[in-house]
Amino acid sequence: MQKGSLYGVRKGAWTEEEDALLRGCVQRYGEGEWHRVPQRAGLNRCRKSCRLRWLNYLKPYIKRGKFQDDEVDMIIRLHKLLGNRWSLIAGRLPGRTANDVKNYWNTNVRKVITCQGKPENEKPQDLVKVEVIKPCPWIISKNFSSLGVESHRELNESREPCVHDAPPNRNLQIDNDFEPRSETMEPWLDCWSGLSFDAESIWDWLPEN
DNA sequence: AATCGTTCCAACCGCCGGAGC
DNA sequence: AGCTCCGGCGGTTGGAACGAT
Repeated sequence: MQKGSLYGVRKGAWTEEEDALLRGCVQRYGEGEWHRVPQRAGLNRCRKSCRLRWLNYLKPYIKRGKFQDDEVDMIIRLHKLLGNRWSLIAGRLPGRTANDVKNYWNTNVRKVITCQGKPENEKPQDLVKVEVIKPCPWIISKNFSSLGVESHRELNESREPCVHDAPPNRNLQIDNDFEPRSETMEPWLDCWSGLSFDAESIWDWLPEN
């Protein structure tokens, strides 16, 4: 995938040397200010390429390898709920990137779903318009810490529904007990800050097949 | 062993929304 | 209000890896 550019900006696969430069730059200056990263790191890459490489490959917490069964299950259900909003779906899968999820969906899940007991001439399910439920702010209780990481861990454990189990398309407000994300929170929780619900309760909102 | 077809996934591209001026 | 810049997102591409013949 080695490509050139009219303006001399390097494209294509990243080398180990480039990875090391980018990693060093982010460690030194932190994430963000991507427009300055190529200069700071001494990379002949565009800002977007640097950002993408970091987010999809170099970021420390990224999980590689095959998707587990529960992850696949989560992807399928969240896709029913959210549609092709890969960043939101990935936000619910610790260590997985939007690109990973998108690739996995396009190569595996879609294939499985479209083949599940469907005649050849029937319209594939992924072509059916999905009514996307968009995230809306709503009250987050003091049990906020039980969301995210913990709720994901508890995904396969039976337990009672929580107080904050409610569909995300309710017009609710952030209450005074809401705590902004802290340093201890996992980065993958960020994009869910406005869409808060218990992982187990997702299943209740999804339409029956 | 060689060829061809398919799968997988890293990376690119174009677009969009928010912020700043 | 309009423009520019930037970060971020989803769709798509292309090449390496793999499997079938």
